[in-house]
Amino acid sequence: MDAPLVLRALGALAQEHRLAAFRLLVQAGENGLPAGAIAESLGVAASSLSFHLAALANAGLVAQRRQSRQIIYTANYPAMNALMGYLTENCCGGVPCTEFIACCPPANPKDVA
Amino acid sequence: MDAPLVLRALGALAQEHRLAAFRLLVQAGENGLPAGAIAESLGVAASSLSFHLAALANAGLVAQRRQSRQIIYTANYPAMNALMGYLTENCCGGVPCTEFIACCPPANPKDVA
DNA sequence: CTTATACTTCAATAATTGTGGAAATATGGA
DNA sequence: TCCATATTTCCACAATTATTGAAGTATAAG
Repeated sequence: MDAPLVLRALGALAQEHRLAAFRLLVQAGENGLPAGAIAESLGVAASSLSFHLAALANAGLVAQRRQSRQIIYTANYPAMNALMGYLTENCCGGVPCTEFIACCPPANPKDVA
Repeated sequence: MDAPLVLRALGALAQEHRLAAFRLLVQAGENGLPAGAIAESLGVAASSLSFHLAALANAGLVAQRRQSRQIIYTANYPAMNALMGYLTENCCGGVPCTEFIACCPPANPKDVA
């Protein structure tokens, strides 16, 4: 995952409604959710939600497929993993952290010794 | 880490110069870097950088301390860990992932076997 | 072929964010 | 005290982002 895409992904998640929508989609799993259900759940206008879903899709974080009249959105787990991977690598650059989950260490090298 | 703070943290990282600055600070480790060095490294005006560092500080991602005339910024690893933790929990909600590090698997299951 | 539903795109506007010069603040040294 | 350095705050302005109603597109059904 290159920096520009990382920026788009972070930007996509850095907004109340988009983060909420993405979380809904993650919970929804493989089946995903139709745009209308997300809009209703979040309480935003359909056109607003469409704008936000486009941002998530543009960042590669969600996929869409048409099912009859509805458009079903699903979370793109590999893309989210790639983002996590980038952050894990780049937020922990100089610090050894092999034995902790996630990689990011608890700040203090002496805790590792 | 609650949702509003997560949004601030994501928003803080979702900008070219701020992501770059944060990466520099992560690499710099405990010693951190003075604001001026970061500004020069990124090629932005001091006042612009100050604005960006304030955003990172506001999100709790960096700390600052004065050292003589300079103000030294350092990455706040625990805060970054907390962000990673939130994303890990909330980006993987419906998906079984117990056997992978971080929860989000490293894209490639064979690496784990 | 008309009508209804589910969404998206467009357009206008409001709100937020990013930018750098100039002025202000804090520290250190002559 | 006076001057230089390091950085922030203030200000005006540019650029981007968010919001919603209205119009457009695609699908389905009578």
